[in-house]
Amino acid sequence: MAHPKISSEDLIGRVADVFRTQGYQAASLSRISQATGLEKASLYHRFPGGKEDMVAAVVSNLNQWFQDQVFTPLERSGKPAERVRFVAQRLREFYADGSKSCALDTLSLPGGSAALHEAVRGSLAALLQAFTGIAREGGASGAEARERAEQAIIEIQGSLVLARVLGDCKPFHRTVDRLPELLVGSRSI
Amino acid sequence: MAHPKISSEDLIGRVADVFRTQGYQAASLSRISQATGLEKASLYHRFPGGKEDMVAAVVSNLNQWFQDQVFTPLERSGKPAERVRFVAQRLREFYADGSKSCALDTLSLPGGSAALHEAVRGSLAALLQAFTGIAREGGASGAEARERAEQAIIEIQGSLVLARVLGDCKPFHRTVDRLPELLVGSRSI
DNA sequence: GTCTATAGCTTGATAGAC
DNA sequence: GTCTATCAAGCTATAGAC
Repeated sequence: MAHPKISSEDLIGRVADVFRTQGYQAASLSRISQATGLEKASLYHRFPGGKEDMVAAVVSNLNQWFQDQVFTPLERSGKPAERVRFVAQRLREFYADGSKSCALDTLSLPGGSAALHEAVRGSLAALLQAFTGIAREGGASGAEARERAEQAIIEIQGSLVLARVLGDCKPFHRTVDRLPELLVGSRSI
Repeated sequence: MAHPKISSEDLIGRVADVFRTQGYQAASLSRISQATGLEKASLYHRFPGGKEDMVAAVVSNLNQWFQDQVFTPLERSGKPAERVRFVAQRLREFYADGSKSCALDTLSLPGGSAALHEAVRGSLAALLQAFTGIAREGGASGAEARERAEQAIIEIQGSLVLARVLGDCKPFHRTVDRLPELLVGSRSI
């Protein structure tokens, strides 16, 4: 990689933005070229496998983000509620206060390869497992912990859809604020 | 309309299925042609304005469904909880037990015209208003009624996203079952 | 009302110069 | 590592026969 026009980090971020916003099918190479400042042939130099290669890198990058900002923090020591508060803040930043769609949502639409959809499924399953773990640590039984984790993901994804359609991010803020109570709180859900 | 190969009702339903599943951009005329059994030129005879015309008809049809199966039933007489139970059952059928994506979600992705996105926004806003109305009838104050309505839509949309990604419809079933409690129940949310 | 045929553009992808 | 140029295939849309 001698003198790249754009760093690998910047590149993957800009590519990810296009896929996250548009979904796989509508994320055309022209759009990606425009977003990155690289011509199509240059994109093929960075991602020899074309679109499938690009989206695989995007999902891999997203998995790394979840690992660093969600999974690892949730496994640290300290009060479970405090760990969830930390993660909730990371998620708030990640989704830009609710104004950004979730890539796991948009990339789950038809259009990509089976491998892509399996990867997306795996990413959300990992998040579900991490949420289930912290809910169990917070005192919930196995079944209720799983249910709280599902509920947390439902409310995050649902409030992001609501924000995208209505342009109103307040429900997302409420969801994020209530995340600690939902996952490790004592009230019944 | 002399001897149409497919009835207007069937046609709009099949076109709607393609848009709902794929989103606007990925819903190509080839796919719609395949789904309806009509050649592209025939589709232009039925929808002179092309794709934009088709998706407008789909949203209009969806609005009519909401009017008949949700808004009107919610305004009938009887116990609010019973009306919500009726509507919850209609929604369960509409989304095929959670296995179908919501068109208001998929059509809110970028790609369509500004008119389309405004129409989609209006449809969800109408649903929000109807839910707010029944929540208020159930005894919630103005602000809490609105919050309950938002929460109901969040949970429906979120559980549908979860179902699409993970292929697990049980969270959607739980959401639908809890809809009466969420909208007109007495417990705090 | 439906069809075949086609126009003009965009897509994903490749070849080869610098 | 990036570029211009190009290809075949797909796209939306239209013309015109039946």
